Formats: sequence, C-alpha cells, structure tokens
Amino acid sequence: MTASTDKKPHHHGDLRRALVKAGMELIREKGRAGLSLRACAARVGVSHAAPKHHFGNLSGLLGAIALQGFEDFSKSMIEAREKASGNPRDRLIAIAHGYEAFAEENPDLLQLMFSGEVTFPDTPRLQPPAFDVLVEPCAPFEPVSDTPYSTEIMIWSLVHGLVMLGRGRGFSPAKLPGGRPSFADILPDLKLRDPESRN
Amino acid sequence: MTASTDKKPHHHGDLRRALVKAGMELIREKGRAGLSLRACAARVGVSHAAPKHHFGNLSGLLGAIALQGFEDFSKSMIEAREKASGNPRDRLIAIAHGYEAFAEENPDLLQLMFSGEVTFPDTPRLQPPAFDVLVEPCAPFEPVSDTPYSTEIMIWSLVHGLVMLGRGRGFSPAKLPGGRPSFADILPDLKLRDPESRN
DNA sequence: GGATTTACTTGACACTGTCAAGTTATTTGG
DNA sequence: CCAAATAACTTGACAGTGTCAAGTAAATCC
Repeated sequence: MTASTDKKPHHHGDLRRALVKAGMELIREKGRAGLSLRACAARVGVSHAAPKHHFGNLSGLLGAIALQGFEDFSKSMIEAREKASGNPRDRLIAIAHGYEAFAEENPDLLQLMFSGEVTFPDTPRLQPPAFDVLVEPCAPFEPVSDTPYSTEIMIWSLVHGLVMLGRGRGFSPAKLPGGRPSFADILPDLKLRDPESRN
Repeated sequence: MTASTDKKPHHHGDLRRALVKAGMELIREKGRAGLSLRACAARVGVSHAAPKHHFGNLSGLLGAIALQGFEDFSKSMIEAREKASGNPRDRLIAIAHGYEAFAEENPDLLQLMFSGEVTFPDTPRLQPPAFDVLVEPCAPFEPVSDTPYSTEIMIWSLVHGLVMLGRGRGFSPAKLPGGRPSFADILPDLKLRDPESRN
C-alpha cells in the first residue's frame, strides 16, 4: 500500500528516520504550524503516540529535525564554497549564497533550527559542522580583534543577521528603498593578513 | 480585588492594554510556551474568549505584544545611544549594547518579534522606529557599497546576527573557546567619510 | 519454543485556539 | 429618565494538540 521498496515488517523498519523525513516535508509544505507529532505520525501511517518511543516528546522530534536541517545546511554552504573562485572575498560571498539558498528553500526549518525552541539531542558535536565551513575561508583575513574566531563570528553574524531580518514580514531590510540587499552589498572591506599576497 | 487604581467598571476599562501587559509578563516569566490566549485572559481575570473581541485571534494578540516589544526595544537602543560619547565607533557599540541589553532581559519576546510567526497589525510604520536609531550614528562612516543604507543594514545585521546566535542553546558563538564575544570584538574597522575628521 | 524486550496501539486527560450564542453593561435617542 | 441599540464580555462546545498509562503484537534471546 505504501510506496516503500517492498519490505514492511509492520514494525515499520525504521520509523525514526521516516518520522524525521515526514517532519521535514511537513514544515516545508505547511510551515511550522503544520508540523506536529500527530501530523508526522499520521503521514507515516502510524498511531499518534508512536513517535514517543523514538523521541520522547515533541522537543525530541523537533531536535532531530533541526539536526537533520543543520546537515543539509552545512552541505548547502560547502557546495557553494566549492564552486567559488580562489579570491578570498568571493569565497565568503559564495558561502553566504549557500546560506541564503538554504534559507530560501527552507524558511521555516531555518527558523526552527535557530529558534531556541529546540534543545538538541545528545549528539555532542553540533556547533562545529556548520561553523567550520567558515574557518578556512576566513583564514586569509586579518582578525577583527584578538577574540578567537573573531572573523568567523563576524561573518557568521553578518550573514545570519541579514538572512533572518530579510525573512521577516513586517520588519526587514527587504522593505527598504532599493529592495533586499545581498551579502556582497554589506560586506565591509576586510584587510588581508599578508599585504604581499594582494592581487 | 485587583490592584488597579480604583475604578472597575466590570467591563474592565481597558482590557486590550491589560492583555498585552499580561502577555508580556507571561512571556518574560514563563517563556513563549507559557504565553497563550487563555493564560493571558486568566491572568487578567476575564473569560477565555474575551481576547477575541480585541485581537480577533492569537496572531492578533501576538502582533500587539510584538509591537509593544518593538517600542521598548527602540527605547533601549535610544537610551544607550544617548549615553554614548561622541566617538562614532563608540556610538555604534553603545547602540549594540542597548540591543544586547534588551535581548538579555526579553529573550523570548525578541524571538517572537523577529520570528515571522507574527504578522503585524495595521500600524503602517513599523520598520523605521527601530531602524532609524541607526541612521544618524552611521552617517559618519563611508558607505560599504552604493546600496542605500548599506552601513545601517550591515551594522543591524551584525548585531542582530550576533545576538540571535548567542541566544541559541545548542548552536552559538557562546560555546566557542573564549566565551561569548561582544559586538566590539567583531565590529570591523570602518572608514570614516572624511579623512580630515579623524581624531 | 517459551520468555523477555522492543515497537508500537488504544484510550484517556488536560490544554489549546476558535466559534456561536447568550448575557450584561454602557451608550444612545427621544 | 427610560427604552432601544450596541459594545464588551461570558458560557459552552468542538476539534486539535502533547503526554501519559496500559494493552498488544512482533522480534529477539536463551
């Protein structure tokens, strides 16, 4: 009856993954409001309390969804980085494009990911995978201050802020005369680490 | 029974304001999860359906709360700006402090304000009051690009991104070695408009 | 192949937003 | 000053939600 491959052990095989997938589909199709434990269960075709066994509660499911979101998110940025030229500034802009692309395709998921509504499951290494994308491209630049990762945090904040503000309906740079600015329009001039290496 | 001044027309006087106030208290005390139409009504002492007459639905109430939030928010930044010295860079940092101060006192409210979960009521001029705070302090700096308000958007994105990322529990610069960076640590060196006016 | 453990289902409960209809106070009109 | 009209609520109901306790079916273990 379902469109699966062919096995269907009636203990469903891997419900956990199926529920996360359903959740990601729901949030994309109907937005955050359409994402609920019961809706996920219904879409997968199991009873309303089935998710409890795998996620404990709603937070658990949201966390798993957000976690998957972060993986896709990192992928989007890494892809963009790989396509970029060797020019340090262009590489930053390319990553920002990856960021923006993901945000445009998954607005509500991004919101969920950064909402603080989710506390992540035990997976310990969460912050790095996305953050690390920036480390190498930021290396050529002179640090903004002696705070560790000052350049990375600055770039991250800049693109995150821009995207998040642009997302809002009633309160956003998108409502400015001239329309929605892009990352390249607001990236300040950054000094390179070694003055000799300018090209 | 209530702690009001002394009149109590039993049609309550001004329920609308009271509900918004209750909502702001609830979100501060119990977080976003503790904020509901019924909880607001109960706190004010009216029936569960009373808010409908003033706000139509939940979105209406959330919008009104967020709107009030934006007013306090602007106030916080304006206050901070007024205390700042004349140094252009210090003025930007002061505003960021106002931003951060509000965020620290009202984390969930800030989240609500920028969440996209609220669509604002008919008040037309929403974006300016907070945004305008930045215009004058950004004036001394050379624009980042020829996009209108490039400097303002850059500063806004930077501080907004920093604050929002720092707010998250599982995914934030706060988890970096060296702890949570402040705005001053990630504000790049900006050129002043007129080289003569450096001091 | 019986016992145990895992993976679900069923049913219930408290809570939520929303709506329709009723009730009470305030305002209005004469 | 009092009746009529309207605004400001209340009451009751409904569907939907997350969560929990108890039951059942399937897989695994010994």
